[in-house]
Amino acid sequence: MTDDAHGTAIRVERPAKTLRELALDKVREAILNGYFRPGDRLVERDLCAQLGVSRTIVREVLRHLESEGLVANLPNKGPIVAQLNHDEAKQIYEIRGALEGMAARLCAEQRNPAIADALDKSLEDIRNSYRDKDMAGVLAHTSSFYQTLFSMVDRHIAWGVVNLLTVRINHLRSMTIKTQNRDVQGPVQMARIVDAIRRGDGEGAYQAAMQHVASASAIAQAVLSGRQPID
Amino acid sequence: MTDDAHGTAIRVERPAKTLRELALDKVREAILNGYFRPGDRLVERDLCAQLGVSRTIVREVLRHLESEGLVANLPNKGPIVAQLNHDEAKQIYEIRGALEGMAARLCAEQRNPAIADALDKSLEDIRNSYRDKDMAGVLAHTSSFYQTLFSMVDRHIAWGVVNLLTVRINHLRSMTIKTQNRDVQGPVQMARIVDAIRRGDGEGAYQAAMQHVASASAIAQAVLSGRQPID
DNA sequence: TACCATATTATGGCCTACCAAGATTATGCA
DNA sequence: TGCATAATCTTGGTAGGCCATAATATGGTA
Repeated sequence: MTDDAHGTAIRVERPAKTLRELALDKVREAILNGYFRPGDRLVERDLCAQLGVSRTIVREVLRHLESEGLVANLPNKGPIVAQLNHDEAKQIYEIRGALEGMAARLCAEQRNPAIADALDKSLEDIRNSYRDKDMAGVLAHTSSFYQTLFSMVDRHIAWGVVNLLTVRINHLRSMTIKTQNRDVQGPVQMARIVDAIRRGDGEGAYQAAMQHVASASAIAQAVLSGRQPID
Repeated sequence: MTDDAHGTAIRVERPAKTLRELALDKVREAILNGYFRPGDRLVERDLCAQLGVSRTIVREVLRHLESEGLVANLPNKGPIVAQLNHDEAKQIYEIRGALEGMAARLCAEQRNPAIADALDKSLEDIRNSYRDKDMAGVLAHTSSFYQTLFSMVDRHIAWGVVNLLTVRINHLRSMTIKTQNRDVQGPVQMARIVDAIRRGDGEGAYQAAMQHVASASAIAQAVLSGRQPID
């Protein structure tokens, strides 16, 4: 009661994540950073030992990652780290294009200068990270750029979908941003999105966002084919 | 060995779903058909008793449904059936529009008459179901229509996303298809999609698909506001 | 030696029982 | 009546065990 009367503005953000959430993050992270490789078996009892938690937790975590698409469950064999093929990667980029394009269009139609300003800030962070060869930073700030795109027009569900799909192509992302010229081309393409938004040009923003994803997809396909992109 | 030598053509499709999958389907179905209403608490031990399975299973099922967005987990209170507000429903329809529009465009660009034929067949099923006042059939065949749209161009990931989002607005779907004139308007709009695909008109197919979802969304908003649509 | 049938092991699916901690409700006393 | 304390409910988490199946090792026989 008294608490409610005082509002919840300064409520401390409970760091009290459950053990399950902690374990989930750990395992997801382990898959994303390559500690577990695609195709690796994820033996429940081994994970219990490695994580120091009970099987209950491990099983829930595996189920969760399964629904995220990071883990596949072979019948009568058990869970393995999911493998992504060319085609699926392409489909994921395509979906991102559709949704990010949609969000970009909505941002442009909002005619709110604060949006473009916020995006510019993320873009600046990305450029700095490229300059410092901080590739983890590039990824993080790129995510932040897109999160801004979605959250500025209150599309948190679409952002959730994009985010969910993005983790599955995480390793591709880290490879595409390292390819030749991407440090220049990437930001240039993203700046086009911001420009269109600032102009209030919905269709232009849509096209620019689509094009950015399309070029990332092309690079990813090249990487997956084992050859470097022609550029 | 001998089995493999004979191929796998007649392999029996394992009905051997795990207990967990069975329970998952049961609970999901119970939520979708309204046995559990939005906001209802889902007490683990009660579910154990009702389903006749252990807490292990129930917990995994609840986690899974949580990641599907059908169940929400209140900290220190436990899981409840997720409630969908206006805005989220609108967002989901919007995403469906973007993805179904994308799929429709791809179908049109395929220039394969078989696609339009297959869609026409689903459309016929929908009309028949409407005629017989078989609303469950309408929903099923509508899903089948869209599944065709995605699977004909091998976009199973996008279909998965649409499917995932669709269960969350299931109750809205059953209400929208029952509104006045929807039995005529719905099929007419879908026929426009098929026509555009048959003509190879990608942009037209995209627009038609978007429009179909948009009108469903508008009806849903009206239903959510408590009033019937003006039509 | 080659081969087949039988243990053994590894592992997932599933269960019961238990404890701790937080929230809620009941209870009893001043 | 009002407040503090106790009982209860429920989830988070643990431990350990049972069973079924698949893969692997083992050993005996032709």
